[in-house]
Amino acid sequence: MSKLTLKSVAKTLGVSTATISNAFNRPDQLSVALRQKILQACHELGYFGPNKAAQSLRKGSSGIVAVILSDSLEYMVSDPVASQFLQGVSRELERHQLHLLLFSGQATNLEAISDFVDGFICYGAPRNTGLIEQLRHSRKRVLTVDFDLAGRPSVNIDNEQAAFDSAMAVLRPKDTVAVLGLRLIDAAGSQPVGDKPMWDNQSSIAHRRLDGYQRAMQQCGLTLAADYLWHIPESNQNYAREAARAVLAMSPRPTVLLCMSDLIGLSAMREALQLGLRIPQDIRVVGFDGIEETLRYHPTLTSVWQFSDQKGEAAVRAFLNPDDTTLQLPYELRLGESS
Amino acid sequence: MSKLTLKSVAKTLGVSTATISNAFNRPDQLSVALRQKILQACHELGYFGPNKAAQSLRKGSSGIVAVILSDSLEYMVSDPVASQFLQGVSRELERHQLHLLLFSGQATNLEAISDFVDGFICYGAPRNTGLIEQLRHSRKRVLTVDFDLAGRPSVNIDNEQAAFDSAMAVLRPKDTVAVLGLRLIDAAGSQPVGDKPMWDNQSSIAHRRLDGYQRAMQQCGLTLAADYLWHIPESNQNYAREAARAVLAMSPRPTVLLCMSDLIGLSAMREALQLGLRIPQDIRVVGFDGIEETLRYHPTLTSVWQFSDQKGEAAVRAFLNPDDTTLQLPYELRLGESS
DNA sequence: CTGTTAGCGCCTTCAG
DNA sequence: CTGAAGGCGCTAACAG
Repeated sequence: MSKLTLKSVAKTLGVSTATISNAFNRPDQLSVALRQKILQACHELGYFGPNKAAQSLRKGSSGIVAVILSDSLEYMVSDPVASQFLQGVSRELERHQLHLLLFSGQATNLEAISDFVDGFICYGAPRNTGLIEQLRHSRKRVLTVDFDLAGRPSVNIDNEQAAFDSAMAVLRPKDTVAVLGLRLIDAAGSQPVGDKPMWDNQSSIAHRRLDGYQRAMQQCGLTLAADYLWHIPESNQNYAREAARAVLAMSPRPTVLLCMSDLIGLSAMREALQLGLRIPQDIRVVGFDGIEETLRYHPTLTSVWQFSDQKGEAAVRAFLNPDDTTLQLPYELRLGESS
Repeated sequence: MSKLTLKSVAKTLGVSTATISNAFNRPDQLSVALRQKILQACHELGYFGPNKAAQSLRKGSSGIVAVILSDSLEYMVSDPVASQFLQGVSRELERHQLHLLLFSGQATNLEAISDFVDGFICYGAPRNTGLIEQLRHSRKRVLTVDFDLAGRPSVNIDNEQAAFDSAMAVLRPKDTVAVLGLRLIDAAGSQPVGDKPMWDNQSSIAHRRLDGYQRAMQQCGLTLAADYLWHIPESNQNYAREAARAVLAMSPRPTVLLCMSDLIGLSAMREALQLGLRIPQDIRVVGFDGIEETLRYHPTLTSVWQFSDQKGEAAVRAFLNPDDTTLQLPYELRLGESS
C-alpha cells in the first residue's frame, strides 16, 4: 500500500488529477455520475481527500480557526459562561465548514500552530502576556473578545454601562455596598483588594465593571469602603464562598453585594441564606453574565445577561467579516428576586 | 511589508536560502556569529522562522501530536486522573520539542486535522465510535491508552489483576459487597446495572476491573447480588454521591464498597461517615487510580495507584518508539485506613 | 560556508 | 473531461 496521493489515485483510477481534485473541491466541474464513481472508488482505496497540509500551502488557508482561551483549559471549560461561548463559536464555525482548534491561554508556542490556522479568536486577554505580543505581530487575522488589541477587530459588550445598570437596579440610599470582583489584582486567593496594585486597568473587563459600579454608587451618594472591595481569582464556588463568607462577617454587614459573575452571585446568596439572612429584605445581590442556573435557584438572581452563546456566534461572524469593525453587543438587565 | 518568506528574507539579507533555513534548523551548519546575525535580522524583520505548513509538507512531519480524549474536554479536564495524564504527556512532549494538540472524543472530523499532525495518542476509547473507525484506517501513528485497537501499540495497566488485588485487600468472609462501577452501561444517570446490556465488554477498562472484582469475590466465596452492582456515568461527585447514598440505604447494607475510581471512593466514604458509619469497622472502601486527595482525606483510601503522570510520559515514549510493542505499566496497591 | 536544484502534494489555468 | 505546467514555502543533497 503506497503513498496514496491525488496523483497516484488519479493514475490507478485512470483519470486526470484535475478530475480527482474537482471531485473533492468543485462538484460543478464534473458530472454527478463520474463524481460519485470517483468518490466511491477513493473511499474503497482508503483515500480520504487531498492532503490538507498541501492544500493549505497551495490555497493559503486551512479552514481551521484557533480559539485562544484566556486561561487554562481546566478553568475555562468548567466555567459555564466560557463553555456557552465556545458552543456558539463551534456552532457558527460548523455552519461555515470551518474547524475549531482550542488553544490554552497559558501556552507559549503560538508560532507552532500559527501557520496551520487561518487566524485567532481570543476569548479574554491571555493569562500569558507573551501571547499578546505574538498576537499583536501576527500576520493572521486576529479577533479579540472581552478585551482590545490595538488595530484588531473586537467583540464586546459595554461592561461599564452594564455594570452601572445592574448596580442602579439594586442600590438604595444608605446602603452598605460590597463588591465581589473577579481578578482585580494579581493574587492567588480571595482577599480584599486594599491598596495592592490593580491588575491591568486598561483592557480588563473587571475594571470596566468596577467603574460602572462606582459610577452608580456615586450617583446614589454612596461610597465603597476600603475593605468592601474583594478580589476573587477565579469564578468558582470555593473562592467565591470564601469571599462571600468574609464579607458577610464584616461590620457593618453589607446590604448589597455587587458580584462580577453569576457563579459568585449564587455562592453569595447561598452563604447569606445559610446565615439566616433574608433576600432581598436583609441583603440584595446582583450578578453578571446570565447563566441558566440562576433561573433554577431560589431566589432568582438579578443579573446582566450577555448571551454568551450568541456572543460566540457573533465573534465568528466578525472574524469572517473582512472589515475590521469592533462590535458592541447588546446585553439585558434581568430583574430577579434577589433585588 | 510583503510576504516574508524564507526566499524573500534570504534576498534582503543577501545570503542563500539554505543559510536561512540552516540558521533555524541546523545550527551546526554555519558559524555561531553568522547565525546570530541572521536570527537577529529576521527578528527585526518580523520573520519568525520557516512556514510550518510548508515545512511539514516537505519533511513529512509537523512536530505536533494529537491527544484524543475519550470524552468532552469539560469532563476530561476536570478529572484529576485525566489531567495528571495530560500533564505527563505534555511534559514528555516538550522534552522532545513536540507540540500537543488536544482533541475532543466527541469530535467527528478527524480528517480535518489528520494531515497536520504526526499521529494520535488516544486516552480511553473515544465516546464517538466513528472516530475509532477513522483511527483504525489512519496512516498516521496511533497509540492507544487504556484500551486496544487491533494492530496498534498501546499502553495500559493490568486492570483485571489490579482490581483483583485491591478487592483481595478488603474482602472478608461473609462480606456483603457492592460495586460502584464507572460507565458499565450506556445510561445517563447513576443506577443499578440490572440486566441492561453491558457497554462494550471487550476493550472497556471498567469491565476488566469488574472481572477482577468478580474473581476476587469468587475466591473468597462471595457473590455480587444483582442490585449491588451500580453504574456511574462519570467520575464526578454528584453522580458518585447519588449512587453511594442509594447503595448504603440497601438492606442488607454492604460491608464493602469496591469503587472504580478514587473520586467515587471518596464520595462513598463521605456518605458513609455522614450516616454515622465507622470506617473500616462498619464498612470498608477501596478505590482505584491513586490521586493526591485521597492522602489528605481521613480516613485515607486504600487504592490502586497507577501514576497517571508517568503513564502520560510512558505513552509519549511508546508513541515515539518505532516498534509497536504494547506496554504494560506497573501499578501499586497502597493500603489506607479505609480497609 | 554558499548557491543551485529537485521535489513534498496540491490547485488552477489553459489549450485541447 | 484531459494533460501539462507553474508555483505555494520549504529542505536536503550536492557541487563548489
